[in-house]
Amino acid sequence: MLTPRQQLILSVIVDDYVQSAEPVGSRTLSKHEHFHLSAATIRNEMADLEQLGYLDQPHASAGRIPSQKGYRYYVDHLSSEGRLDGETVRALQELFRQRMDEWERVAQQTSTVLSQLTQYTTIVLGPHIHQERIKQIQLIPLGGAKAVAILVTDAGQVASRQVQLSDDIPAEQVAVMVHLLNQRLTGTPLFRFGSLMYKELASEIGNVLEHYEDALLVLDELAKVVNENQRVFVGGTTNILSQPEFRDVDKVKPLLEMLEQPDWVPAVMSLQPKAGVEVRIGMENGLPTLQSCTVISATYTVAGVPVGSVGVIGPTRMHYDRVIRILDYASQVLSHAMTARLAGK
Amino acid sequence: MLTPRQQLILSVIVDDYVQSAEPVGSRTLSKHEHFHLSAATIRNEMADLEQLGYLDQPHASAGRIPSQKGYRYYVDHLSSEGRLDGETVRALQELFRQRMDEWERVAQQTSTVLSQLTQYTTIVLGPHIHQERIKQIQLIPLGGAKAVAILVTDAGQVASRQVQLSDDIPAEQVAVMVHLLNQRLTGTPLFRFGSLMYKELASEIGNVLEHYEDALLVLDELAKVVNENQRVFVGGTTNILSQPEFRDVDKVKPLLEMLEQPDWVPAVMSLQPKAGVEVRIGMENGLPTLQSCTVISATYTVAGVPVGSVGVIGPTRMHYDRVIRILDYASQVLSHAMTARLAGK
DNA sequence: ATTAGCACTCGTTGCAGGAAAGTGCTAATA
DNA sequence: TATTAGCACTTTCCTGCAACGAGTGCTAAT
Repeated sequence: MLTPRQQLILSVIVDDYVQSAEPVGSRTLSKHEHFHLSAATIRNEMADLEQLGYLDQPHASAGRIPSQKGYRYYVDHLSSEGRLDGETVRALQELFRQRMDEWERVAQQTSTVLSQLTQYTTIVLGPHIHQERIKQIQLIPLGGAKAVAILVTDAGQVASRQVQLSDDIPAEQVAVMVHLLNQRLTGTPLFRFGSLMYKELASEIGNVLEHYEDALLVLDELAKVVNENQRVFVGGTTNILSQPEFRDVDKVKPLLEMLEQPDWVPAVMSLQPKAGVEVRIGMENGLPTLQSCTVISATYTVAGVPVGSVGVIGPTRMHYDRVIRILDYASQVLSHAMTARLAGK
Repeated sequence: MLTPRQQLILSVIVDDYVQSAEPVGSRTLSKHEHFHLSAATIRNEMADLEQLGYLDQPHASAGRIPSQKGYRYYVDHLSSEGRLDGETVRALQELFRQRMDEWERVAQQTSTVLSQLTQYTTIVLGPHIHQERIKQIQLIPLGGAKAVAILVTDAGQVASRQVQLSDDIPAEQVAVMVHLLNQRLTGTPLFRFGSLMYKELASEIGNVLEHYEDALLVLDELAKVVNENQRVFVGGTTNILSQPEFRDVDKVKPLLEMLEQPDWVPAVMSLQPKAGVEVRIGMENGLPTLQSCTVISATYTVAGVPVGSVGVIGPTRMHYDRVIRILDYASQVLSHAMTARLAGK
């Protein structure tokens, strides 16, 4: 357990280092604010904190910088409960006041605004449309045996995919099939629209329909699109380049390569069952490329169910409290907006 | 006019410099291939070429590098007519053998493959679906006065957008409206689906339909989506970081920022009325950020009409002939594939 | 428990000197 | 007349070295 004075010192070191990116020396600290301590005393405390693993020393005659453990302690115990400034709040409220129809645009915008506010790289994930319900399924023949299957949700999202039907299926059979599917599926929430319901449906449809394999194919393709449609938006990538720890091209390159190819996202920002802000410092991310980065993410919900998340990625030397507050607030506002969109007319 | 020997020297300098990124000296050249010339002779020729503006000298005691004018001359007069190697050809053919249904995926893939092949950053633009024809228009009510307007083309592309209808419009009126629109518009190529046809339609529909403003609104929104749908795909961004001229973060940053926000693309890669490869070296790009970059782009066509382009962006020190050949070939194969997709069943 | 003082360590900066690469010019050569 | 060999000159790059500054750890004094 750290003494209050140790906590204070750690806290000031983190704040100072986050700001300046320079190792913090004892003299700097002794002059800080209302410390009535001399540099020597602080040196002793810092030596202790280093021994305990909360501080690192880049080399013998440099100041101290927080270790990963130090950041972790800071986030868990020392982070202040302050408020967001009015300007930031206003920017976020403004952002989510816009129409929620076109998710693509909202996600893009969110990502842009968050990177502007935080000056880090932003990731916007989702939303899974699993909370929405099937409004209508359409099958539009294109000639040959090709057709486009279209699924519309009650919130107005549209998913579509080309499918190849059996060659010999007559047009009226297709009509019957679509009618049947709509009858059976309209109103079904998409989270039930998975492999589970196929067996149910297969027997049910099999009795009535001749070409029920085609019907299943259509559903299968649509299910694929639905599952793929949790897209990832990455914004403010170049903010990384402003961070002094990434002034070296060889250091940024692996990181940018990772950001360009976003399959890693689920590993780092998996949908948490609970809403709330999560902080992963350095190694805690699991990925070697991110060992000197921190990822902070927040899950947002629709009607209480987590459907997506927003996150920020930057160096471990990060403005923890500010980013945490921003993401906390943003995810709340986003949850409200998305819920309203689904429920409201 | 350059003498044959000057041409040869310029050509070798470009080839060598493109490869090594180091200024080329007279001694290096004199040892090159079947030159029977001494370094001194070459020095004289190089001095002439510099005077003529085809070469630059970074500083007094360094070798020479090609100037923009030098590259331009190389591209226009010295570029060899060689063939692509089999491996590259195979990769491209493989790429376009896949299904052309989901344009998004094809574009993404094209961009990835081209950046792998060229080791530069790739831009894939389009295609404008203007060549495709309207297959069907749908309007699916969502409750309230909201609805989703959906447009399907004969090639199976789907465009959709939410619209807000008048509050008092009855369901059967909507059905009549959609029926009418389909009757009138099915088969219309999308390039005619612009503001031009509204006036025509307005009078025509106005006679039959009570709520014809709604019909026009729907068309208007769909037209917007159709026009927006020429998306830009950028791939291989991080390849830039491997180029020695961009080892400095301050040099890459503006470039990456530009690539992150691709509104500049139309300025640099506007759709050319003619098919073919276009090379823009340095200043020729117009944009100050690109003054030390070359953009090479090729337009691809559907049934002879230019609909989109693929391009590569890298330092002026670029493998001109290889990239030109790759883009030339890629755009041809892409044209064939897209045309086949539209025509074929 | 705190502080002042001091020797020590390590990174940074500036500078001199020499090697390497390349040029321009002049004089010799075919 | 075109080409070449030779040489002095320029500029960059590297290396070693000394001076400096920031910061520490330790000891002794308060």
